[in-house]
Amino acid sequence: MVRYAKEHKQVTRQRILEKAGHRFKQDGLDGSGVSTLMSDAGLTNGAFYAHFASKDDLVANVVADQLRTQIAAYDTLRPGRTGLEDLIREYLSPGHRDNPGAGCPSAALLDEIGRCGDATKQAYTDGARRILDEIAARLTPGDPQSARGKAIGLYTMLVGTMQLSRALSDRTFADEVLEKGIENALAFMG
Amino acid sequence: MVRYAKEHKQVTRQRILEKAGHRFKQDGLDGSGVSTLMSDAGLTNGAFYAHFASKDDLVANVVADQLRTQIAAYDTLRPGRTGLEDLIREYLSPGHRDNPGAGCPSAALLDEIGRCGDATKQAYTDGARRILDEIAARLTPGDPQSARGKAIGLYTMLVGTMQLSRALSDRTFADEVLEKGIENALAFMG
DNA sequence: TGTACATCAGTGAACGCGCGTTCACTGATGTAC
DNA sequence: TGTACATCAGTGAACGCGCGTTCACTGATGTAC
Repeated sequence: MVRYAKEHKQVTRQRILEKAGHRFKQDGLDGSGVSTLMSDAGLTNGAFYAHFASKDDLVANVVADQLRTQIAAYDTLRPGRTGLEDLIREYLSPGHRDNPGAGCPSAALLDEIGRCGDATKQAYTDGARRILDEIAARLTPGDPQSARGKAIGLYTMLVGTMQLSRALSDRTFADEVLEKGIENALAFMG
Repeated sequence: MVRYAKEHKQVTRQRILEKAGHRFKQDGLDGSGVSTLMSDAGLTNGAFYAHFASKDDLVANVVADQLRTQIAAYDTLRPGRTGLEDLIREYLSPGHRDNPGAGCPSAALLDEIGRCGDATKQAYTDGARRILDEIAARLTPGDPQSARGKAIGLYTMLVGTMQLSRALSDRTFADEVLEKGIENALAFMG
């Protein structure tokens, strides 16, 4: 009845999603072609449409997958504010800046996502809600709802700081932005 | 000796830069083709290379021009912190969010600029320095250097907040991000 | 003042190329008997 | 156990299209006399 292990196609699909996530974050959504993406996954271009309806469909699914991964990472942090402080320092590190492919999808792609169709923005919206909830819960464990605004401020500051640091050609200046960004984020979370 | 008014070509070049700025901010750097850009300026594709060496060269010049415009806008603000508060409210308005073509180049393009070549990043770096100086000078007129870090925090928060609001498909959520963003920015500048 | 000429910003067709997408096919696998 | 068949993930060539770029040309202008 089943010619391949029944998870085979799902496994391949997941591999495409993950490799595409890396490539998109490195070269941009418009900057990554379907043939390159498939070759990253060890396949040829033709197989693409057995997994996704279109490139737009892939983008929406990659965005959902990327944010899912981000959210899962919050579980590995130390609990409460301490974990958030660790996160800030790791997020605003030169290592993260210099390896966007392995990093935060918002830092790498947020302005491009703003120009995407509704499916992609929907996927991003769902993920963003959960990330902000996660941050808020750590800011004020007793009453997460009250920290919603602060969570938005902290997240946007992290994303904006990383993007700014990446856009600077002057290394010293770019490093300064990260360092001041850590001070700013820690001060803002209070 | 001079067949056209001697500023004629410069005027045309400036028109290309401004129209391209609008288009780039609306559709992205990769999403805007040379033919479209020239047609926006009321010209045909062939004339492009009489003004710029390549599309990359145009991008670098547009980025420089856009940041020049942003910096000039600081002169029209009320002096000191009051002007900064006005700026925050205007920046984080639904009007700005819904018309990226006329808005802030960082909010529209910052992650794409991070993937550009050195000429573009250089142009961005020069402009960013001057914008941060402008903000710092308004935060603490007595000692701008001490407010450098805070200027970075304020600017990255504004940029990140606008990008986030634009990426959300849920209007209510997107509006909430802007409103909380204003509170956050005002609280952060102290 | 009128005509021939030089200048040069801008035209528009054409270039090769890589894009997203389609499709007839392959070949490894499990099933049937 | 061995052979014929059905399945289907993946192949790779081909599609039309728009990209960035080139180039021979146009035509409006100011100059020369």
